[in-house]
Amino acid sequence: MKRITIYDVAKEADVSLATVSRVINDSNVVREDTRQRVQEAIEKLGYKPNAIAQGLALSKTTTISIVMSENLFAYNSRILNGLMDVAKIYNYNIMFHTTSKGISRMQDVIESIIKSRVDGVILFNDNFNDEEMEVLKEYQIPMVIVGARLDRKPEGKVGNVYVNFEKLAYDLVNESFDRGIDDITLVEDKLNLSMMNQLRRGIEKAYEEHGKEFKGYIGYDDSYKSSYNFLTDYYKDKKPSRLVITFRDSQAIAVRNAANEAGWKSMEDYEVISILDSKYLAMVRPPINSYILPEYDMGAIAMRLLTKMLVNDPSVQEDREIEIEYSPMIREKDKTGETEKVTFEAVS
Amino acid sequence: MKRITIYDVAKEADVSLATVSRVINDSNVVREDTRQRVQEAIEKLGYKPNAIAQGLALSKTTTISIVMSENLFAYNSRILNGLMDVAKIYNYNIMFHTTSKGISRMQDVIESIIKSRVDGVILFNDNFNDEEMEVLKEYQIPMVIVGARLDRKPEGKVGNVYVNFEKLAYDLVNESFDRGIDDITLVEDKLNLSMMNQLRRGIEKAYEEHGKEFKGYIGYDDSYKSSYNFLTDYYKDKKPSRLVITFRDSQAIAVRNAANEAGWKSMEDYEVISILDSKYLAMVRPPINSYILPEYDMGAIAMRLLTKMLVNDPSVQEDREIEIEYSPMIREKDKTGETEKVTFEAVS
DNA sequence: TTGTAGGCGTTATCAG
DNA sequence: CTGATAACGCCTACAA
Repeated sequence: MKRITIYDVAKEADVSLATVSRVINDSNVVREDTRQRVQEAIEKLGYKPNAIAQGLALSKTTTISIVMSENLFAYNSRILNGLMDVAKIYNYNIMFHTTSKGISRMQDVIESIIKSRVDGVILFNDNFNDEEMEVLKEYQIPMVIVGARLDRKPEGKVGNVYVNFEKLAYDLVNESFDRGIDDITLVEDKLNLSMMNQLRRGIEKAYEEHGKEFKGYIGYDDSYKSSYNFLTDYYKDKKPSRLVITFRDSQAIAVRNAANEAGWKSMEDYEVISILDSKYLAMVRPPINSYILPEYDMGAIAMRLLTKMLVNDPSVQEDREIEIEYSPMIREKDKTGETEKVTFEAVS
Repeated sequence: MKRITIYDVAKEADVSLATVSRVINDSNVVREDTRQRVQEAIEKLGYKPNAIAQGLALSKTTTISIVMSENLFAYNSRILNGLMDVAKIYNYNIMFHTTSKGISRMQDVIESIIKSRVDGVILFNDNFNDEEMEVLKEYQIPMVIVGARLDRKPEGKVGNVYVNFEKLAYDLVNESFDRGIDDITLVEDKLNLSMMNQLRRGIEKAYEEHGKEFKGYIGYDDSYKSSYNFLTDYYKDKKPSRLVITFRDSQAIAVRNAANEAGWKSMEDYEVISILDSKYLAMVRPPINSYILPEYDMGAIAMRLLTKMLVNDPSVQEDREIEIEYSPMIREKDKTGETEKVTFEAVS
């Protein structure tokens, strides 16, 4: 079956291809009756414009690349939803790239992004190094980094939509100090190194300002199982820190379960908080506190920013760095051990 | 900055563009020294072939569309990983589409798929109706449906990689009957209707064969919170079914928590099983049984099948329907109430 | 082994 | 308002 082209439509409607092109693109210089005729021909033949050819003619693909780490997939679904919805609104197609250690190095991803001639790029977190970003910048391709804050102020066609993890951690530690807690542990997360670093900086800063040194950075293997096993052993004869901070839900749950089963009492002996929220934190007993990040909005805002950059919206000259607000999600309040049932309504 | 083209390279290397094209495409009819020269020119200029132009010239985009429901995003991450990895191996780009009730109707997605002239499509589950599939088939675009089994045998350029949920449910119920259990509830999952239907068919078939009628299909709102609230109330003065089957982890956990807190004893009073596995099932107390579906493999197999279809591999003439094996994940074995710590190693 | 020229399907510029 | 025609960047017979 031969793919039907603009020529076929032109012949069918007895006009030139230029006219067909005009009605496709809503050019308003077409007389109403000929537009009708063309429309009918289009319907009749089932013609769909070839986006590839359009892309070539316009040097514009109306496609945006999203690149994220394969591991973080499940965790970023809400951000992705925000990105996709806004992309849809502005009629952009999405090219999806994942990076992982073995099979798809960042290098290859960049290569294919450039070849694809996408109009813009959304880069997740910053699981990439500066050089890689440079390559993209060389090719003048607008991009926005979403997740963590860039260390350096973005220049050129680069935007940044982020959560200020450093401030978050800094505030959290200060509040803890106010409550008389200074025995704090931060659990390493190898999947989110740059966010980790920012948390750490915030914590260390707070400690320093109190004339203390932070030494509670611990790491172990990254799966729930090994974390849990490690901690189960560890808590057997060692009390947990008064406050344990983790990045992801499963890490927090590992702490909760291990400490619980070793006989330590939540709130009384220790507290655990996960930076990222998830519905599962409400399902453990006792439930676990966290921060609510408006992830969907983050995605939506990031994509919106990119679309603005793509049309050279003047307003983005100044606002290429957007900080996203967060709020604490308290599920367990005091030492009574009483648990709220569930307070966070998540898309299930 | 002018994008550099094949012409620029040709001039730089002092050959014709045809020759450049040949070295790009590894045509082996190029003399070694000229190939060298061309390569150097390419490096020097930082030339990257324009995939759009290639696509136009070849009527082939080396791009595959993946379409899935926005809601199912977080649940399908492992399948997606399998899809992505294999796509990468065969050098296909991925166009990503999500469907949701409001913003992106299936209709629009199909439209953009056709316009994009992708080489093939991966369709998740079957949250789409037959008509929609017909449209895609009309345009002769090869596709494979992954997730549930198609009701009708695929014809034309359609493949199907699936888990036989009907059989799974049928077997599960029969085993339960063998163990003397016939009071079974299946919890509705609105996000996975077709899988639900298949589970239901399997259960009903088993009941029928035992001369009984299955009446345990219950549904309530879809979030964890509302499920939990509903069940908490429900179990206050009503015993859970002897066996409660849910599709997703959060539904199972809602049952577990609500029943637990209402004082019902796991294994002794009731059992709950989630069809889909997730690491979170190991984190609840007592942990929850499930089935392990090799999700990554499912994705990988599906993508591999599609790539074969795209090159008209003769072997796919027969094997366009691939059934994926599953295996039970037992985390709680008997009535002692003792829980295995964790038995499933998930990517954390 | 290399170069020439036509074609892939659209858009945009200029005449008419 | 409509119709030629030259791009857009690359591939591939066909010639040389």
